[in-house]
Amino acid sequence: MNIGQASKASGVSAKMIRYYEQIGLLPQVVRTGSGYRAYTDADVHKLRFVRRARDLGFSLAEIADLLALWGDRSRKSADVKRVAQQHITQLRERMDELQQMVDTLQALVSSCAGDHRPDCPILADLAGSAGKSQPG
Amino acid sequence: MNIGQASKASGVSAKMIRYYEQIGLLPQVVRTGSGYRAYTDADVHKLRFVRRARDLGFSLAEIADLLALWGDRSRKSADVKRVAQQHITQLRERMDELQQMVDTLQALVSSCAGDHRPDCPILADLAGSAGKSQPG
DNA sequence: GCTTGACCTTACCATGATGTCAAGGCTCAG
DNA sequence: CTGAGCCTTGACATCATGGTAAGGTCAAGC
Repeated sequence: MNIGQASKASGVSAKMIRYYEQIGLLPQVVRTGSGYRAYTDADVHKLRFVRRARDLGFSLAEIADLLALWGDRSRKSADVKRVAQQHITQLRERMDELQQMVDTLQALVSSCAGDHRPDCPILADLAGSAGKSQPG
Repeated sequence: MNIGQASKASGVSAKMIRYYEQIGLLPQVVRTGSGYRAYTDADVHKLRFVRRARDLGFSLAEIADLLALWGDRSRKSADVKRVAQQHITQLRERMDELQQMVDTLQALVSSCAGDHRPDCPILADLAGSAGKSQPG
């Protein structure tokens, strides 16, 4: 299977497949005589694994860990669980940051008339809460 | 005021101050005879504006719009409000994506024993739900 | 005046994950 | 043999930021 087929079958772009190989996330696959990469079903399966993990927001570094665990018959499920839980924690932290931004912005938006007049508490806040509505 | 003082006073790193100037987000400031950038209080005020907007998650492109509105005496607060509301929408979309990831992961983590055994529904799901627990 | 240290300058490289584009080789069908 | 469509590598762009290197400047102390 050429890279184009592997890309379609896995949902990973050909560009990214080459990139993952280049950075060592995936092993180099065999080449045809003319230099084309040749993919097996097992390779595509691995690509799909990476794709799913990306969809869940894992970084490539985390995915490298997950791939290693996947291929380790003597792994402990506790190790996998820990990686996933740490990732959940990271996602929640990021969400909390976003929530704080939303809260602040929502309060400002609510207090802004949103009409033809220039007075705007949003800009006033960004400008430093001193109510200055011009740069200075 | 040199760039170091401006940096401390605004909370924007000197590196970023130069970068904002380079990409045209901020105008070039006057230079001393020896080439040092010289900042006024108004410049620092503007830097603080940028800093606050970054803290609220606005992109530099959005901040360019906000800066233009800030400096426009004939602006309509509706224009500012619209920018802020669009940004809130973007933040919420990002949060929803993260929430979906968390939901999926949480379900997987809950169903994972997390002990010394290798069986792990997290890996099984990443591998394609077929229950395969090895790469193939 | 000279040295020292803190500051400033520009320029380049790196990040993470992805896209785009270009120049050229391969393959297969007609 | 030719053309279309695939493949190859490589370079460059994104976005915002950090780091580092090589060199100029300034102010204080001796």
